[in-house]
Amino acid sequence: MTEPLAPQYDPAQIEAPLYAWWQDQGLFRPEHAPAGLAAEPYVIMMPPPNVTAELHAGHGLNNTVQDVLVRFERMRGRRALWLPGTDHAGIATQNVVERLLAKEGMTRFDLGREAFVERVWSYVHRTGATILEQLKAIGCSADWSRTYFTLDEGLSRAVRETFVRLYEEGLVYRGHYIINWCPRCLTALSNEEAEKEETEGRLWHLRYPLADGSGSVVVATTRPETMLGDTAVAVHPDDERYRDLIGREIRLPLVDRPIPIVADDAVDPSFGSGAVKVTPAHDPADFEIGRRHHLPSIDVMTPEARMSLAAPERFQGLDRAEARRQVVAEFEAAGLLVKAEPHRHAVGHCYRCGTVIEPRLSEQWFVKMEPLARPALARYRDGTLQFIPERRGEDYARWLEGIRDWCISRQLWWGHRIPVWYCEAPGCGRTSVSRTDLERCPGCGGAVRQDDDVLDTWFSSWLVPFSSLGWPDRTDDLRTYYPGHTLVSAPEILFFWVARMIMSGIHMMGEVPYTRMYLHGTVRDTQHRKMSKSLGNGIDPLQVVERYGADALRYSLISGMSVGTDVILDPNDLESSFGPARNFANKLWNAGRFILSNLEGPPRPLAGGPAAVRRDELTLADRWIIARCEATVREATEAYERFRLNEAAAAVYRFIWSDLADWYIEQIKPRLYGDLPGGDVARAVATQTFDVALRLLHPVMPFVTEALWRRFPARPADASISVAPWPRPDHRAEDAAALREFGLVQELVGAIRGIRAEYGVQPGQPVRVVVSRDGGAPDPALGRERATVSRLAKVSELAFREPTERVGGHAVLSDGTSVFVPLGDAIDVGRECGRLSSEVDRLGQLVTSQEKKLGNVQFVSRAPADVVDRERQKLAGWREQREVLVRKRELLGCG
RNA sequence: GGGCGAAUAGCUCAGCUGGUUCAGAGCGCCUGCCUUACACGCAGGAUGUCGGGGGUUCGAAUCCCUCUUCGCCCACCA
Repeated sequence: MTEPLAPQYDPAQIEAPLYAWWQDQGLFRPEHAPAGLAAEPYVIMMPPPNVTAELHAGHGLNNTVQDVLVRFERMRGRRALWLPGTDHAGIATQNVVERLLAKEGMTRFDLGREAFVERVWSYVHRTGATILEQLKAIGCSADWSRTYFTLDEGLSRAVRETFVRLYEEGLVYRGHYIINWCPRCLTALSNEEAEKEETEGRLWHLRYPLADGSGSVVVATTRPETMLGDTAVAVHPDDERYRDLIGREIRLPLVDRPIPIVADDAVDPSFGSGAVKVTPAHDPADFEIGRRHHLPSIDVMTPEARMSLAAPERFQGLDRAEARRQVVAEFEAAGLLVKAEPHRHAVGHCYRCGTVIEPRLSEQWFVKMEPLARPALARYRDGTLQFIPERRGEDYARWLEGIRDWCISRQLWWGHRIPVWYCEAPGCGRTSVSRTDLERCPGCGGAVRQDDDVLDTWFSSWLVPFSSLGWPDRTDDLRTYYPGHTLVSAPEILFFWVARMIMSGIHMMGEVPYTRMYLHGTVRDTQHRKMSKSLGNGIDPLQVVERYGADALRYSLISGMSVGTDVILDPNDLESSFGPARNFANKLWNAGRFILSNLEGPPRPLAGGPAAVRRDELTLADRWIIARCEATVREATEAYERFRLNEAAAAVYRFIWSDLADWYIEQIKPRLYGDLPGGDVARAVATQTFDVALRLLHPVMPFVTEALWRRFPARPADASISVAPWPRPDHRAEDAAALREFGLVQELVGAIRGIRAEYGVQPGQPVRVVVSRDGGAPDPALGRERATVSRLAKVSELAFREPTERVGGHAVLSDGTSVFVPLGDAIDVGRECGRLSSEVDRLGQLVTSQEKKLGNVQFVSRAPADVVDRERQKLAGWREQREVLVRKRELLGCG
């Protein structure tokens, strides 16, 4: 049907063409589901990568997990939609372009707002969404026809609709508060964007003299430079030490300004000196104290965090760090520095550039979060929202419980402009919030000026579960694909994105956007450090694809990850990280090549396919591999359902490599070659079980499985494994007897191989084997599988009788069957005695401890009957094995 | 300061509801094989006080407590 498989597995040859073919066929569109529109939808929203992003290992993991889930559900017949998009990423993208400008010696201010935004657009258009192309290289089956960008017209409308609606509901407001300010990006940030980091700092104790010269108060601070903006000193109202000072005045050193001493409950008398300097313009807690006591706020810093005109002249223009040094120096010179002790505390850093955050008083827009958080918390408490792993749910709940209002305005140029217009007409000054652009003031008809700020990037991404489907229009897509089902995310963006999507979903759409939140781990290096560009410890997924194939990349990521734990990879040793998965793909390739090559030739009577095989035509090995296949279907399916993707992958790996390749294929060779009858049955069974295995593995290794699957006979030209039906469990395939009997055959083969290796029998040299069993005949299965044993263990004669010779290798199977390989002079009797003795000892120990266990009245009476029964059988088995070996030892004449 | 996770072979990790996967896998290591699907392979082998200590139980890698080490998240004690 198609060209024969290349003799060598080469992912570079197969992957790109297959991906192109999938796309041509439209297989990733939900409309293509085999059951069509009747099928129940299954929706995953891709966390939109930043437009400027390059694929890194974290994207690789996150998107591989999503692809596995989506492919799994697609094969199960769901109308699967994996919706991709990119995020305009306000600060991040603006920073990138600003850095480019800097190389030309320019700043954005040189260009001006409009030209700068044009510049960013052209950059975004030029680089395109590179990352989406990169996701294709790793096999992601997203519906690219629905790809969105958060600055698209549609999504921008959604942003505006949301802003206006929340404003109308009183949930969006403008206010003058302390916010987190990045002096390098020159913008406000949300609390989540200010990353707290434990820092080794200092606690300076500064002496503030009383205005009347009658004494002084010592205050403790970690940021002495802010004292230039102090407008009070606060103490606890019940603090005996300072009671008399309340209401009196301080003469603020360096500034020489009188400030009051106030009493406030927020002061902790046990910390530092128990007295606090109050700087309402530079500290959120001080801001609150300032409000309560009607203190003025003096902002002593510029947006760039240099000392402003509000500071004494000699400090003006100094950077905050220089200002700190100078303030401390002046206190010291004046004899007012009491002490400076080491002090660990958390300092906020800008999540985009790492600059130390400056708490800054300014006018910003906020979203009132409590009313949104309450129902989002309720949906978790009532079990609607399910987190995997469960403990992540508690992180979510804790965050919602302590939620603070969300600062959404950014002093940037790249993003959604805030839809607010201010009337410039004197005497009007009306503020208008509007869904459409305004030219004139709706009140007085005067000229209006739009708010300069843009919205937080996350203000658009928190809407994607519905904005990407056409909302606020009532589109078919919205009706069909909202709400979605599973969200796959890194825990890092649980608060930024996941929790906020849940809130917006409930508020704007009336329903949570997803019910299952799967939060996977982080990709780290062997020192458990997060992979990052700056550390240079990253792994480039595309390089891995090039060298090992996308399938190997995916398999490695999936198998290295159990629920919620990190994936550790060694950037310095790609071979040990990705080699094994590549080897597995190669194994698959060769097994497929072998099976397929044996299907060629003249027409077979088995044209009806595997279904035509009659039960009574099956050999033990056939029944065994079918039963193992059945067990694997159950195991893998359940594992996928429970998000235990690594276990699903491992189950299929074991089946393919350990069962199918190592045993079944080896076992059926004589039949395939015509040396034994039953070739057609073997072909049918091999084909059927391999087909099932390919389908079970397809979500993890889509390329190699497709390449092989399509080549099986009787496949229509347009058939794709990606929409092939998921294997169904079938009770009729269960076969405990076959599992037990073939297990015994495997044991026998293993025993003989072990003896051969022990005594260095040449690989080509056949041996004779004598098998017997006390008080009866060996299991009939061993007799029936004589050919299997002979082939797999290189046995020339397999006799079932009592051994007549004395010298050789001995072994015993778990059912007490005695195995003897006569080797004559080839073996050293002493050595064999040693082998037997250590085995006898081992079994003896098992027997002893088992006897003790069963001799324990408590155990026998309290453990469940079936457990006791099993333990009895174990004991009997070990006893029998031991007796057999003891007898063998005597026979050999061991000392 | 609060919350959470991890510790099992030299390395990276499985081991779920205590007892049939109970001490495992892959890599690495040792021995022997280019056996006509695969040397990216085949066969065989060695290696563990399941982090320490205590407890619950007839029975603990598994449940509880505690200690140690590492990591993560949250936090306006200046």
